[in-house]
Amino acid sequence: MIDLVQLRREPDVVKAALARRGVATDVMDAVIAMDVAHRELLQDAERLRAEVKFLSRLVGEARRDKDTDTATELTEKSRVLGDEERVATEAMERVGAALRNELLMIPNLPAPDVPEGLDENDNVEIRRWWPGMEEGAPFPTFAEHQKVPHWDIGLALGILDLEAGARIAGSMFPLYRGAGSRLVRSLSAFSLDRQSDAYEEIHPPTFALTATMMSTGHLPKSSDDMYGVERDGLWAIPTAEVPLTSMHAGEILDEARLPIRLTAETACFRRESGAAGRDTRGVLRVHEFDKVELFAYCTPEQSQEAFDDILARAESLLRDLGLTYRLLLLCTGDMGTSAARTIDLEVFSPGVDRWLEVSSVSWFGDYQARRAQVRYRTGEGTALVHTVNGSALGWARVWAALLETYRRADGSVALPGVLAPYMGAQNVITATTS
RNA sequence: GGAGGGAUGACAGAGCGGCCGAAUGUACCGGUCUUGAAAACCGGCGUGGGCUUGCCCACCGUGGGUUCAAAUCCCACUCCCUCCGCCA
Repeated sequence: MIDLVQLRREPDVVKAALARRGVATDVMDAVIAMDVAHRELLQDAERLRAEVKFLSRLVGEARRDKDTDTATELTEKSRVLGDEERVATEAMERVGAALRNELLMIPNLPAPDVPEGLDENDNVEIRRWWPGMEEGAPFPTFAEHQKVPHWDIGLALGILDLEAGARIAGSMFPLYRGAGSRLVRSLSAFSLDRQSDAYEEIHPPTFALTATMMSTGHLPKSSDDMYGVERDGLWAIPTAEVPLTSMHAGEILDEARLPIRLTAETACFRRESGAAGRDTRGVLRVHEFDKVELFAYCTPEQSQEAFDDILARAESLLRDLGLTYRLLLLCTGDMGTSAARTIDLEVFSPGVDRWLEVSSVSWFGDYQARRAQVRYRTGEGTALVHTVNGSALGWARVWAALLETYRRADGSVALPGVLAPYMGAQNVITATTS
């Protein structure tokens, strides 16, 4: 949620920033008008309330003094005012609720350095990395045996069974088997182990309440992208960001505790409604995938460092896996609702000949913390924390990129050495390994 | 799933219709005393909102209701504890 106080103080700044994301100025003017109306009604209601409280105290005193006449008279007066107060409060709450609903739909202000743009085509590539780059090696060219899509490799090696997945849960629910399954598990273990020096490992619930989904900004705006269990008022989490952001909801943290760094591996569920065709073959786009998330609650001063650290950790995983990747600074049109700045990591996968998004590192400022009410004690008073998070990494596409990158001429796949401690003898996958 | 008990400030814990935003203790912060520390003593010590910055309003698990007046009474829900049942 954006800062209403800031909107009052510098409406032009807020309007200009949001205009970059396509929020019309008259929408903001309407919000400002609602805010003004709300405060006026609030004053009316509170004034009446104060009078009722005052009269009630007098009634109590008159009763104590056995002055029944005065008590009766004051009671009647207070009752009339009470009726007025009820009406005034109702009017105030109606406008207040409308204002809140409006605010929940307004996205975060983009950071000044976020490029303007409509969609993913306007994202700005920051840099690329590939194995051997530092030693002067050119951008990799890929051999013919690497230009086989992972769904064919997976089928041939018996480690990916999309048909069985579809039989169980419908299309876009992949089923990994044998060494393929172990690879998913290995990647999570590999990443979690790498974060354990600075990030507390969390295993949160996979479902979250509607209120929890509101905090991160996934609701009310993106309910169509989410799986809901209506009967229980629960939603399947689309990312561990959801439970981690609400882990300290409603709390006032000690400044000395910040930054609080958390990591979690969870299943992530996404409807991906509207997605179909070439984007969705194999495991390029799936309804359920595993992901390790890095997360930090921090002070505004710490947020840049927290962001850089998460980005660096995500990158270091890709380097150690020997995958070619690039960084994109997302434009205003491609950023998520709650983000102020996002950098995506995309892996190049030769079999499908495409860049695949495997991580999204975002700084949210206090936007999520305002919704989740996560604060910290400063020298004088309290302030909202900043939240930062990023994937390290989403495994479905990394899984695909690994198979395609490391496929050998004989059809087997020799995974990078960093995975050997986790994969054991299956670090080289052949048709008979699984 | 059944029966019972509970939810109050950082924590413990009183209050069970009328200056109660809330006693008291602990913790914490400041001061006195002390070479220093401890002890003792004195003072302070929740969050949010509004505006005329001094005041007003809200918050005692959540949401409704009763009343001139609700932490206190009534209803529903949530969570926690104990026992029984079921179950990885």
